[in-house]
Amino acid sequence: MKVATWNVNSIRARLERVVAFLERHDPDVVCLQETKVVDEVFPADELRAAGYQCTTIGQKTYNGVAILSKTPAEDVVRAFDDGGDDSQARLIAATIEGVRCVCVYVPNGRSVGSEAYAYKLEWLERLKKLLEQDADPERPLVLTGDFNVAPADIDVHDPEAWRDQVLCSDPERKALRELEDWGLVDGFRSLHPDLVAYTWWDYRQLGFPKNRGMRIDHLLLTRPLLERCEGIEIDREERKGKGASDHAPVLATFAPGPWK
Amino acid sequence: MKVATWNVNSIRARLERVVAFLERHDPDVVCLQETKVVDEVFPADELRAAGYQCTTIGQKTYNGVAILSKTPAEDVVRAFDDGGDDSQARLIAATIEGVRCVCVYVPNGRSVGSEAYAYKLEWLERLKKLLEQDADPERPLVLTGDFNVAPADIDVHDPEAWRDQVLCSDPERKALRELEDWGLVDGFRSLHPDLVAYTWWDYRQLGFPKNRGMRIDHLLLTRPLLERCEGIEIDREERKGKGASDHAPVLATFAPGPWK
DNA sequence: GTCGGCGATG
DNA sequence: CATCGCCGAC
Repeated sequence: MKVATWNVNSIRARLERVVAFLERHDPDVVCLQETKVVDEVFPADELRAAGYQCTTIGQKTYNGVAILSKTPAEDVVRAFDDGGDDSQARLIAATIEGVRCVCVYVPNGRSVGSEAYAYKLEWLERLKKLLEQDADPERPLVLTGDFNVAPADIDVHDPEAWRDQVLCSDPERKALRELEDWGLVDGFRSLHPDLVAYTWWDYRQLGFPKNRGMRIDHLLLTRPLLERCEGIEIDREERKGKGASDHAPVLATFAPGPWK
Repeated sequence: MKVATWNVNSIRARLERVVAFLERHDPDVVCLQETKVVDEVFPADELRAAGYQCTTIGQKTYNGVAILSKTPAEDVVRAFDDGGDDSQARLIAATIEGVRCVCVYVPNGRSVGSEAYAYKLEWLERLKKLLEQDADPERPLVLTGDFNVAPADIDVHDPEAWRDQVLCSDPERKALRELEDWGLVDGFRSLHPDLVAYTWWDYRQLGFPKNRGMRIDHLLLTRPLLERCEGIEIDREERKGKGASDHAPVLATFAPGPWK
């Protein structure tokens, strides 16, 4: 079983590349972020033609997440439903082939100390509570998406330039670690402890070559799933050429279930 | 002396092509329409480097006209100043080397019978009054720009499709003729009575190939100027390739003055 | 800086 | 339906 995550920054602008990606990798599950469409306009027909069902929660212009799957998505959840703000489409979860797939687009946080930053930290806490209440670390689960957090300095091309900046600040890293403490492992780090690879590139920092960046898109796995993980890779192909998004997809391959 | 007119649809988006055009034709005067910038942001430095002074009247997002000239622009006028609406930057006039140059971007008129259409007809009348009051048909004058009127069916690729439509309707053609009645001649028509050539192409009409269109950009000349006119051409080069505007420039060459 | 959605105009 | 400017996010 193959599970992928990709911040596509508009499913409509990226549709051709997404279809090419599906054909190249033949994943079973694809978690998408920043689809930027309401569900009625989501290009479900085109993706169905490529062999995938679409489970979506979108909004106009901003955010939007989706799960593409070859087989049916069960027990779909599209919001925290915890009494907090659910107006931003940043969370979708479904069970596919017995694996719980949670797809997130964590708020960027704009800048450290801002209101958006507080919302980001809060959002990560709500996510942890969701896991605590509705999930089981002893069951196969993948929490994946654009976390907008680089876990450690090794995940950043220029750690000094980003020191204590948003995406790299200690409180964000701590919030991510606390999420993992529930019972998750960073798939990429776990399988490639010393490998440096980025999933997102930056163009703000002065003199930053456009192909340098950081690793902020993650696949976090519960132990039963990690044990079956046969490989995890970042698809650098998708960053090349015209019409590339500024995020690269991440893929994980698992030995087949069955999960009881 | 060479005088050109060109609807550039944003001087910023077209700057590279405008500079190439200046180098290719070496005109003395260039009348530009739809510059779409306020004067403070007009790329005057780049055009000065190409050897031209800029006389501009612009606004944000819409309209905007300018006169580029190798030699100083005198007696500049940037509005009707007739008590009517001058909020749209569609008119600029200046005297260059003794030739009065009036550059206009006539309102499009949206559709026949609309409010915009009434405004267009009214605008053409105000223009006629301006000539009557401030100009002399016995002096060298060129009234040029995007008139948004195809003078006759011969100027339209598919006259039947455009019959009585905006840009081709009788009232507009009549308003243009009345302007000419003051003492102007359609330079292109006068020198090439049977030649079919378009300055603008269309993409609305179903099945319209993108390179078919109509002639709506004009150079109207007073008799003393017409007598010195040595040639008039439509530059089809500027419609080719990436980054082309949907208007082609029109150029006229005149035997040198002096005008007493 | 760079992109994408949006809205107005042609 | 193509284009461009604008805006907001990153």
